[in-house]
Amino acid sequence: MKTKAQRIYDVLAANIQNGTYKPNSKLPSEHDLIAQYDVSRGTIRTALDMLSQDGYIQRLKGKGSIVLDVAKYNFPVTGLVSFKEVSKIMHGQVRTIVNELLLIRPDDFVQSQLDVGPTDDVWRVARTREIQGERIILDVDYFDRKFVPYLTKDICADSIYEYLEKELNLSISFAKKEIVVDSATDEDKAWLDLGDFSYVVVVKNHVYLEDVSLFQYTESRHRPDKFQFVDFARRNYLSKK
Amino acid sequence: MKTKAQRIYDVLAANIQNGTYKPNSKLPSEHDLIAQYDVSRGTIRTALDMLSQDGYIQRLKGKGSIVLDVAKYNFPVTGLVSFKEVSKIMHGQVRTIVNELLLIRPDDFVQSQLDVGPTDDVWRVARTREIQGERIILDVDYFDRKFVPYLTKDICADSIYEYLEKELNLSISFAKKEIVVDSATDEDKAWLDLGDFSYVVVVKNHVYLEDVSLFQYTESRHRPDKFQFVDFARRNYLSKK
DNA sequence: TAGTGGTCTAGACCACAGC
DNA sequence: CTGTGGTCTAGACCACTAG
Repeated sequence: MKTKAQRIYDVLAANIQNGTYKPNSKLPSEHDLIAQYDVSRGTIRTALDMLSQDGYIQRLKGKGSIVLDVAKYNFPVTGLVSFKEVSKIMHGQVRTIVNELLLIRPDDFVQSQLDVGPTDDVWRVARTREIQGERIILDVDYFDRKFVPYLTKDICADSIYEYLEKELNLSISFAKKEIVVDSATDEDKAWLDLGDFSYVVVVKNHVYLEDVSLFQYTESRHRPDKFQFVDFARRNYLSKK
Repeated sequence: MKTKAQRIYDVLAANIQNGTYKPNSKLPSEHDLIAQYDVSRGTIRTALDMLSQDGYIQRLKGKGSIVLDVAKYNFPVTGLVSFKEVSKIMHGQVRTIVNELLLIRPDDFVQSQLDVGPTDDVWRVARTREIQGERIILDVDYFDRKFVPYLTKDICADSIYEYLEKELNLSISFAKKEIVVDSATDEDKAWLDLGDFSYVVVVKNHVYLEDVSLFQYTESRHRPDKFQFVDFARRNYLSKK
């Protein structure tokens, strides 16, 4: 069950993306939207706040809400978005190859990254992402078996996240993302078309559930020439000191 | 003039960072905070929403607000934070060298990035960031002179952002950030201690003011071994389809 | 002056957690 | 059952924009 605010967000976001509301034009005023959707001002403002946070609009005191040029920001590649969701947007030839699916006893590195003990079971999944015929990304995932008891190659080939959220009802809440550059490992060289590149861009992700338990650690290893990370950032409260 | 919610945010954030509220413990309930700060529930909730957005707490229905381990996320390196703010956190030897400060006529590239015409004046600032004696980052900034009429080497050596916000009263609102890997240019080689590296990590930033005008384009070029980008991301509305 | 968004209040009903 | 956070409402006052 979605909230009223989320439904209004969905409608307005869709109308911005399909051009019903054009960039640099104004959205209807809060007063108008209240009448249009027959809700209170608080609800409308919640929806508008979400649109602002996601880079759809800019709100201006005394003026109104201006529609931003969504195309310019070619997001969402930011936030927490799974490869399957991204591939829809890219609407190009993308393919996932499951290289490896193992249940392992974690070494020191995995223990520290996943916050598990040496006797806990951990899934290790290695997948190659092929884009337009080239193997560009190597995703290595570690899942705490406490949260994911069962996993198959078929699930990995499709979308692990969909399985986790829809089948296991795990609710992903937030993640800490880190981007660094690293030398290519033998695994990288084996499963990626690296050509002359001797290094990769690594996106490390620690993913947490709603109850704050850490359940996944992922390394997404990219061929550098194809790597791109796009982010829409509002000046946040931290810097408003 | 700060809002009540922002002041409450500041107090709670400070108390989380200094350990008054410990990781994995609970914040006082909304009811308690209402009594403590003598405000309405909406105001308290606004402050708690901001804390959640910035990764300080996790809110759990029926339970309360849990304090997250801020140290684990070693932010803020995310969002829009200037180098001066970052250097405070790094509390290491950091130094800024102003290589170049020029008023130029923009070429095609700068025209497209800054959305200006060929006869508009544009500032070009090139600065090297030295960390622990090594020249690690090359920042190249382009400012539309419409917004920044006057600029000196002294201002660039200190903090351009402080000057823009406090002196010129420009209010930065949001940015589009893009991270890619690029071959090192002659300028990179001249002004950075690249050693054997033949490539750099480039953070491109388009910065917008509150009235949605684009006023700055920046390339921050990093030596790859020292590059790190950390982000705290909540699963956002876009992916909640 | 009229219209806009920004903030704050007071109260209501709900779903969920835990005893 | 009580206490918690999640959502929604109705109304108020303010600051800013623009004619």
